[in-house]
Amino acid sequence: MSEFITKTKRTHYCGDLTAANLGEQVVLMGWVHRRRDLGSLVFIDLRDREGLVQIVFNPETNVHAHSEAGKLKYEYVVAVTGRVVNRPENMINRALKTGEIEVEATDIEILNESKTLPFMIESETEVSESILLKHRYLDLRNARLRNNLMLRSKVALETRKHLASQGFIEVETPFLTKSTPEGARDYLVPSRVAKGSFFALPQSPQIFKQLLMISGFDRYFQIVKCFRDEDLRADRQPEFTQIDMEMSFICEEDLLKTMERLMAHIFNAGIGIEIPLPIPRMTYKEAIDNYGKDNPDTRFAMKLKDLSSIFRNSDFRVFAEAVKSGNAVKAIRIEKGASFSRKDLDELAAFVKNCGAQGIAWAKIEEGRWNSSIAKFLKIDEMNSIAESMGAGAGDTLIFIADKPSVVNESLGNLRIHLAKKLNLIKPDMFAFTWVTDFPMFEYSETEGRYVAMHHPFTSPKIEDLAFLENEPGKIRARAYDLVLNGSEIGGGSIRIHKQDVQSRVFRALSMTEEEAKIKFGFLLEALEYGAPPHGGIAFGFDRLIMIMTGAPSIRDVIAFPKTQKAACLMSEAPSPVDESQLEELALKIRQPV
RNA sequence: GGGGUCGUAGUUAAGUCGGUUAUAACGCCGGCCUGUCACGCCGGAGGCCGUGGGUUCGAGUCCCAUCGACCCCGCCA
Repeated sequence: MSEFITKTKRTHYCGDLTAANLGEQVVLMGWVHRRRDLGSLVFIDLRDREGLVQIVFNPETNVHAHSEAGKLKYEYVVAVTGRVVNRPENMINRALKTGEIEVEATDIEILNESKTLPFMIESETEVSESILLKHRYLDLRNARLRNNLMLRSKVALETRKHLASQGFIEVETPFLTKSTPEGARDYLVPSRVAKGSFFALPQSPQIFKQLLMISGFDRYFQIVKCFRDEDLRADRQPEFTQIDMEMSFICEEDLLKTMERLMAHIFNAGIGIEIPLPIPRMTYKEAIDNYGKDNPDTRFAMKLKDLSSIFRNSDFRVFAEAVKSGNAVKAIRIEKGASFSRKDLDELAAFVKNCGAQGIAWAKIEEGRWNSSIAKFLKIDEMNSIAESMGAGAGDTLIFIADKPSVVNESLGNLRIHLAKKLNLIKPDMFAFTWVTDFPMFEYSETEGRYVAMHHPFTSPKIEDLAFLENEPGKIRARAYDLVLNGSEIGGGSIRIHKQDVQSRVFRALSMTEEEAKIKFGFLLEALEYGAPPHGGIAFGFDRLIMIMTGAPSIRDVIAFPKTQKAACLMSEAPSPVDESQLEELALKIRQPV
């Protein structure tokens, strides 16, 4: 057994040493990050979770330590004793937090060796992500990932502290729960006891937190894993974490205010950013009209403009007829976009085609004329009124899309984001929050041939819209709200239905029979009949919040052990086949995939 | 399900028009070096060119299929 571990004990973390420790005897434990062996003088950068410090092994200080240091290789685990000394003036390393000092080693023990690594820790060259993921425990030695996870821990702690101070109670809800076919695809867990029946992992603790309100807990929160078996994206994992909350006896205003204070607290405590309150709000309609999306990125302008009324009576028959048949023509202005080549414009057209649009029309505004695919169809005063409503001048380029309104908004909204990235319009270190309110209650699903809940079926309709419930469900606005940060939906919630009769009417509007509703949500409907208080809540995507706070480009950078785009773990090789005996116990049989 | 980018020593890349022994840097192994900090210098080893098939006298290079990583659309109440 190592004397270092049993008797000597670590005195400091490497990264915490400063000039304030000068002259102190210290004991450090960590990994050999870099070594510079000059023969009779050996330097190593010793690393632990707090950072790096340079250790110098000089035979004149200690012969044994120096000869041991000669054996060191990358990522060996060592314990070192030594004295904190000043570096010679011209040897100070400003790039290193501990760069003013170094530790003169008097003893060292190699606690463990390391094989040659598949990649260097904090390598200068970018290693392919599949290799990093296969050895995730090594990639996590990288300061960038370590710092992300340390901030994640800090923000979780600050969330708990703040919510506790506001009277929220943390309650755990089940992971093995009931499948609800509304919403995302469920992850299923077979029951051994009830063969042929399945649990589902929760997409969110939605119903349970409402039941806790009915139980009288008044204010609930939980930092909790949720599971959705849908395709992945840079900001989507099959299992992810929410800050989930619910409050009783409140209206929208109370909830939004409470949440703004939470956001302000965690941004301040986490990364020292002051968020100006109140957070601005816009309605769903305003978001779609101006940004084409319900998660508008308000860090830059380039708003969508509706030009349908100008094109309605123009000689440009393609657009005029589109408008007359109920389609829309909208455009965005690329400031100083005149430098766009034909190839650039073709690339934009390919981009919008991938979003479902037919293509684009474009116009480069030049002094006194338009260089444009559509100029020959337009009168001078039409061009002028387009330029005027777009705020366009010489040197700008306009991009037009004509299609069904939903396609125009989606494709142009996505193009807006695409262009902002391409043109570097987004300033780093900006945090643009927006509440989006007044969502539609329902949207019509072509694939299902019925209305589906836009938020979820427990969302309360606006009282003044209730009359439309049976005949014009598409008109109803919900008491729902999303919090959007930098174009990312980081949270969403609603005031819930707390009256059983309203809940039943909403289920009917979703083409759910009384029988079906009872089978799927009977326990909630029944609970609503025993004194359910008015209540509402919200859930924040914790991973996405940390992504934005750390500036991480991928959600994988803020999760310790993430999954690939095919929802696999390259390290553990999950998912994997199981023994026949395990299947038998569950009365399951695998049908060979075609 | 659809669109796109990529896959060559342990790692990152180069590899011309299909033609001799597949090249470099970092890492690895051996040696030298008392102020380095991506230390430096000298020498060496290291390859199923993702996998399978095809075209060809000849394939890292051309064709087809397939697997994997990433980005986007659909999907994600």
